[in-house]
Amino acid sequence: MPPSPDFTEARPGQVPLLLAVTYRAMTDRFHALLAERGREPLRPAHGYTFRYLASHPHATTVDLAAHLGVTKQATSKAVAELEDWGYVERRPHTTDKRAQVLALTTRGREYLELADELWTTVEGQLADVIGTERLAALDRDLRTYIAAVHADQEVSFRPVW
Amino acid sequence: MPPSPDFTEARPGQVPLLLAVTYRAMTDRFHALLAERGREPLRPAHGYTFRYLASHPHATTVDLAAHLGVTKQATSKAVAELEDWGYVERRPHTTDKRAQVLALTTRGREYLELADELWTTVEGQLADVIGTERLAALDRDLRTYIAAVHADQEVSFRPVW
DNA sequence: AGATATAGTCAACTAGCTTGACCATATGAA
DNA sequence: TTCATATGGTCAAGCTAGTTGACTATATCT
Repeated sequence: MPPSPDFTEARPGQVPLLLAVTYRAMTDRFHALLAERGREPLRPAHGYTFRYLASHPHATTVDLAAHLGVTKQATSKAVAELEDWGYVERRPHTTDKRAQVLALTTRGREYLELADELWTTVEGQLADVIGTERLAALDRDLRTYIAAVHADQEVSFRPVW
Repeated sequence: MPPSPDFTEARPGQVPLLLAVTYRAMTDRFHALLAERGREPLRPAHGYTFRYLASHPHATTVDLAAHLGVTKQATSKAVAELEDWGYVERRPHTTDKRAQVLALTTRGREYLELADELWTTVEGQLADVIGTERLAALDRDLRTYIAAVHADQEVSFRPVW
């Protein structure tokens, strides 16, 4: 009795499940690498937060919430935690006295570099199995699909379980 | 300022995120189709439960828990709910007086058929964009990776966010 | 027979969200 | 300029889906 689904042969409609399993397998490997470096148990959402802040230097909590697809209250809590851990800073907005500007600290930027390195390693393990050409095709195909879906509806990246 | 990550060009280490986004987009489409049919808001985990029970006719709660990768207590609660909704039955085990055998009801089997149909539709929308050959290659590549990872560690299909 | 393992339940707790109410500040229209 | 409305952020309460721990009844092993 196999403790996991049987993936030895193709079945119509199975691709979504395969995507979920693959994503989970890769995050497991990512976290294993992270643990080897003795880092705190940061989740993918934290990394995605850092990446957003790195590319949007004047982002507020509300901006980030919209990006993550959760409420501003949930985002506010998460940001407070990341601030406690020294990854993120909150600074007063220059013109809007209600708002705060979120910014990565040096530590936050360092984490982002490390995460990029580790995700690339994990991605490389996929390339080891299927080959670099297949990996490139996979990357392209997924981005094509996302672009097509994105055309008529907003797409989140928070998986539903 | 784009409200979602920018996927217009490739970046090393981005594939895991692409997998997550694609999975989420497909589950969104699945749920939209489900809503059109006026079904209850069943989540992927419920469908995976049904599929497991369909292929493991003598499964117990503990078996199911191992399959889903959560505790038996959490599984027990979910099964009770699915029983209330009429998808699953609990019957006494024939030889083990401690155990209960889980079984799909007719309604449960019907849902599974519908889900297969809808997931296949969603998968077909991916095929529409990337082509059937690329879809087949994607399917094969993902199963290859899962088999490789599966060799040395157990793989779950519950995404980490 | 007795020690140990296992199926399932109950209860208390937690993480990570949600909704709703609220304050302070911005913005737009009269 | 003033006032109505919109917006950024916080606080508090509640929900969902999970967790750990303790326990009972039954199985299994020695």
